[in-house]
Amino acid sequence: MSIVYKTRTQLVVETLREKILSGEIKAGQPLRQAALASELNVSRIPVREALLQLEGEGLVVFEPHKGATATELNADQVDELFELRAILESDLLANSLPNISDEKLEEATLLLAKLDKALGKENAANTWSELNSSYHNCLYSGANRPQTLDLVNTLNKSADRYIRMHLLWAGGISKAESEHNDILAFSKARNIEAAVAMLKQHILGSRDEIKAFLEARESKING
Amino acid sequence: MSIVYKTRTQLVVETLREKILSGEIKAGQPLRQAALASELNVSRIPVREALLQLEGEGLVVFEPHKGATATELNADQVDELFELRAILESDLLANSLPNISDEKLEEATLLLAKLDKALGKENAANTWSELNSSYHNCLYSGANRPQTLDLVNTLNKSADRYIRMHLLWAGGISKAESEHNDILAFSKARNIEAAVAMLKQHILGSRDEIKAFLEARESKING
DNA sequence: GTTCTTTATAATGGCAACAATATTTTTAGG
DNA sequence: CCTAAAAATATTGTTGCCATTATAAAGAAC
Repeated sequence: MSIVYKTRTQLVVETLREKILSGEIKAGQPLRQAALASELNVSRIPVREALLQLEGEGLVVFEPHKGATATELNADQVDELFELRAILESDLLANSLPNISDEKLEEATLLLAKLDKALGKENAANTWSELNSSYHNCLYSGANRPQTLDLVNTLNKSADRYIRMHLLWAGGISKAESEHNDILAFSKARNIEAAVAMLKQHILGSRDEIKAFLEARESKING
Repeated sequence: MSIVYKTRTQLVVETLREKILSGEIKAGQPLRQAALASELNVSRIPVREALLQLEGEGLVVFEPHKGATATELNADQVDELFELRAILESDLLANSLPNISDEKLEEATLLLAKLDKALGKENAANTWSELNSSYHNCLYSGANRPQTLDLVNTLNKSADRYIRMHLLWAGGISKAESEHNDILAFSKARNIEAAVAMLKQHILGSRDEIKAFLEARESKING
């Protein structure tokens, strides 16, 4: 990776985000500033600032004088999150396709190939997140809507854990690969309606499966 | 107002946000941490943390080792911001109206009356922002989508300056009042399609007028 | 035994002084 | 006039300390 982290705060952000997304830091678990500071060999200030940034991403919640805890979304919240993604990403794709260049579509094809390749591997989860983000940025680049793109990237960071979960179930991977390819194929054919419909189906379909899983787990926990 | 600020960080956030929205802190102006700290009689830590939170809201940008500056949106960015609002708020309203109670609609009516009353006064800009936020939260409460509501509130904080600007022009106020009333009337009649269409027209209409103003100003500045 | 109050403890919130790092400006040299 | 070194400036980060707040434990009253 060519990224050189400039400030310690950014380094802590990256570290904690990956720990939360990978499940190493469990949901609901209190994030003690002093403990994290000594663990990461920094002082408390970068830790505090990192936690604040992660709060902005929705990965932790901050309660005054109580501290930060890693968030976990329940079935309803996942539902809403994916609904948001469906609305915003559909809009982005619909606005991108009329303007996107063939080169960008080719770039997206390459990224998708890498993405599918990374799906098989076990420990490639974090590289997958980056590839997924790059793929989105590429496919939606024609829309020329940087703020919306930022927003979608943030939402995807929250959704990341659940998408990873989904991909690990039987069938999740092959289905995703097939749908991804369909979206790209329709995009290359400049069939906007079909591409958008496929994208929406892809997002809402995974939403349904993830939600069903979460609801089953919740009912098991609650009785 | 019954809000009691618990931490200094939150106090600084509120103070700086209002200064940016009101124009007291001009766009592009660097926000010196030490200066703000001594001005607000706090140390640098709450200032830094406040700036980070405001960055999450899109009101300032942070550049490592360069510092924070207040953001200003150009015509294109305002365009995108209002487009986002139109999409998300339309969705919220469409999902809220089938479920919202008559009591909430009455509450919205009262808030709208207060809002219109506040529009006339000069220095009532900050109370207007709060009322506007409450009004949104009320009208969209039936949708039961807390995350989307949070997002819309954040977007509205960015749009706030420009809405205030718009309202101060000739015609802006009376037009807004009339459209607000129409939206609420259609909502009470449970005419979802008409209410949503009116809302969209309201948002995109103000977008067009604000954008035209900003473009005129930009071309004047650039020659 | 239960409930309320009090106390103790642990964590966060906040401050101040100093060191480190990066950027910008000034200055000197060609 | 242009370029490179040096100084000045601002942010970033550390350490130590104290204040504030929330939670839990201990004790008193009923």
